[in-house]
Amino acid sequence: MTDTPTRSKMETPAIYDDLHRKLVTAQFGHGEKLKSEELRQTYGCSANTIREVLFRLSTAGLVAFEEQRGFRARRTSKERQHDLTQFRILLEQEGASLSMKHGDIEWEARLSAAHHKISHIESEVRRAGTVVHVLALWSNAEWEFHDTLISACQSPLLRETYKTIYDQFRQQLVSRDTNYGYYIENIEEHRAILEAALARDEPSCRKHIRDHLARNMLN
Amino acid sequence: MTDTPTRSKMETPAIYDDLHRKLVTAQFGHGEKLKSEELRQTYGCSANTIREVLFRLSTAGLVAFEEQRGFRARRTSKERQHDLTQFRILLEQEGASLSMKHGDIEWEARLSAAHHKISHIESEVRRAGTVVHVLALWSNAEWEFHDTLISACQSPLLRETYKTIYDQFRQQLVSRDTNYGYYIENIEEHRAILEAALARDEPSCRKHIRDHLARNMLN
DNA sequence: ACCTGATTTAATTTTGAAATTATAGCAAAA
DNA sequence: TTTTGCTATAATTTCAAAATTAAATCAGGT
Repeated sequence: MTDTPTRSKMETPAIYDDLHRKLVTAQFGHGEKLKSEELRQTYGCSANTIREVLFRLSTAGLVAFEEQRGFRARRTSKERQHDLTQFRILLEQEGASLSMKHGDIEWEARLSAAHHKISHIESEVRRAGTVVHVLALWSNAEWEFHDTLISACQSPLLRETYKTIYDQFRQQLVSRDTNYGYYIENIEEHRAILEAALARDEPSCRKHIRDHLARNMLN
Repeated sequence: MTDTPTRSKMETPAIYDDLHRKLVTAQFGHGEKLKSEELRQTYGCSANTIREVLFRLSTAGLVAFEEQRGFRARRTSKERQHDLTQFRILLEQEGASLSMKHGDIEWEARLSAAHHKISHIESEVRRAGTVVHVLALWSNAEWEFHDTLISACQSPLLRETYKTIYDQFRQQLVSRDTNYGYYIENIEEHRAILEAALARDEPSCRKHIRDHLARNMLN
């Protein structure tokens, strides 16, 4: 763990959100032990509250739980990265296809807006040559774009599942934070997805989604 | 809740399994309140242990949780049934396709065996004109068949997600228990899926999976 | 030196009760 | 009769400590 936050008392949902944020931004090392006692002191609550939060995070796939042996930040592996990528491709392709089928002009507008934002941030990254100073902004905007893409699919299950996969995916990608070349390539890919989606060109959209997501496994 | 089980003390995993079983076999009514106090007495443990188990079941999608308002057996609805069905079709089609791609002779053998079992039980149902006396057997065999079908997909994520969806799907299907016509139609459909899978005929397998699962929404 | 087993230490898990919050019942006013 | 507010009841949620279990330390033997 990197920084110790406020020592003030927090409600259970706030603790969940804070730990969730720390996990997907990899402020815990892969496989790092998450001790009840430490977290209890950090958040100023009882061990039981921490336990409950960690349980929820474990079913969200960000934390590994072993009986009588506590909680750890989820470990990464080549196999798991591959699995997450392939599954994310499946869900995003299906979600985008359904959105293209059901989405109205409102959906198109929201998608354009989301693309405008992420595109603007990525242009800044290209100019600055680094992403660190806008990483949190970029991270939110990237999520917004992909979530908006599938937001008209009319399947709550698909959308919820996609979010859990997306979060686990993010958790693996920390080492990429300073490699701004990664973000630069996103600019073209996001535009390709946007244009295919607006044109309701399903095969093209599927292809660009696959290309965009699969590139994450190349190193 | 229908029957009160043993009053003896149970370990947390045993409580989870028992409640899971009761939920997917709909021994709780849809939307029925799950009171900590009652369950605590039933299983001879503290309210906190019950809380922990219900939390796990809520992230498995079988129980609905509302802050400050406790737990309920998940409600059903036409929309949710449709969503579950469509999502299950997506996952099972993808899982079967991948299994056909990666599966070896061992997978074929396991699939044949699983089909033999479910087929045998469904023949019995046809002869007897009712399913109630073998419902538990049938339920396990049906799961075995579908799980084996996707078992060679080489994606733990896909397989785990499929299980959670399958369980939620089961939870909705209780009223069907005495309608044995439903089970009779399964015989042909399971065979069609088996044969397409063994022939590695992906389009045909996808079609039969869709037909088999979609039929559940017709009433 | 290395393995084995007992003891100490540190962690997780369960408990029972206190604190908090929602729900139901009831009375008074519109 | 309906609504509003208060009270009593019942439920959920949090807590601190006890009980349980795993991990680490150390001593004795091979």
